[in-house]
Amino acid sequence: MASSKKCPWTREEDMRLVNYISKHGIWNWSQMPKHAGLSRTGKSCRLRWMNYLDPRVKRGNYSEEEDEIIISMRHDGAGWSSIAESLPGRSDNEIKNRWHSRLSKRLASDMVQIMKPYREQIVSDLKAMMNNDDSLIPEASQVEVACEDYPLPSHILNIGGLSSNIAPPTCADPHIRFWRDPYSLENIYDTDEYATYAYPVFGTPKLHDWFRESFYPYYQQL
DNA sequence: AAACGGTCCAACCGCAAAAGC
DNA sequence: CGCTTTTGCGGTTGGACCGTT
Repeated sequence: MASSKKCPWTREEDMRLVNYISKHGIWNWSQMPKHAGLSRTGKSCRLRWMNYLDPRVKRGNYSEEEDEIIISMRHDGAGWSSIAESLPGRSDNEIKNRWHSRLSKRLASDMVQIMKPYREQIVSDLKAMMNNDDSLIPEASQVEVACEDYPLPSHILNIGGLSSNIAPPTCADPHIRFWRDPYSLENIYDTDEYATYAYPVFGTPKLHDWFRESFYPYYQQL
C-alpha cells in the first residue's frame, strides 16, 4: 500500500471506513485506520471520506448556477475550500477538478470571442504600460528558452521595444502556470491562432491584475 | 481491431497552519 | 514558549475511459 503508485480504494475498505465512522465518529484521522483495520494513512482515509464516502457528498452533474459560483469566486481569488463551503455537497477536490477539466477551458474560449473586438485597445494599452513601467518586463532568467508548444509570430516579440531574442519560457518554468489561467493573455489569440502578442510580459503580477480587472466586466455582460 | 491521444476523476504528495503536549 | 503531531490546502499525476485514426 505504501507505494508511490495510486492505489484505488476497494469496496471492502470503503465499508470498513464507513462502518467505523458511523460507529465511532471522526476523532483522530491518523489513529483511525489502525482501529478500523485499514492499511491506509490517516490522510488517505480523510480524503476518501471527504471526497467520496461522506453521505453529504453530492454526485452527478454540475448546474449552471454551481458553475457560475465557481467562476465568480475563483475570479475573486477564493481558494478551493472556501468555494466548497458555498457549494454544499461538493468537495474542494471535486471543484478543483471541475475547474481544471471544464471551466477554465470554457472561460478561455469565451474570452477569445469576447476580447476580439478589444484587441487593438489592449495592444495599445500594453505598449503604453510597458513604456511607462520597466517592472512589467520579466527577468531574462524567466524567459530563457523557447517553448515549442507555444510558437509565436515574430512581431509579438517586438512589442514595447522588447528585443526579439526574448523567448517564451520552457514548460517546466513555474510561470507557465500563467498560461493555464483563463484570465491570462494567452487567450487573446491572433488570426493565426497563436498565443498572445503580449507574451513577453507574462507572469507579471501587475499586468495580471490589470487584465483581470479589464476582462471580467466583459465576461459579466454575457 | 489495435494503437494512439485527449479528457477526467481519484488519489497522491509536499507544505503550512493549527492543535496538542 | 518550543517541539511534535495532526489537519487542511493546493498542485500534480496515474490510470481508466472514450473517441479517433
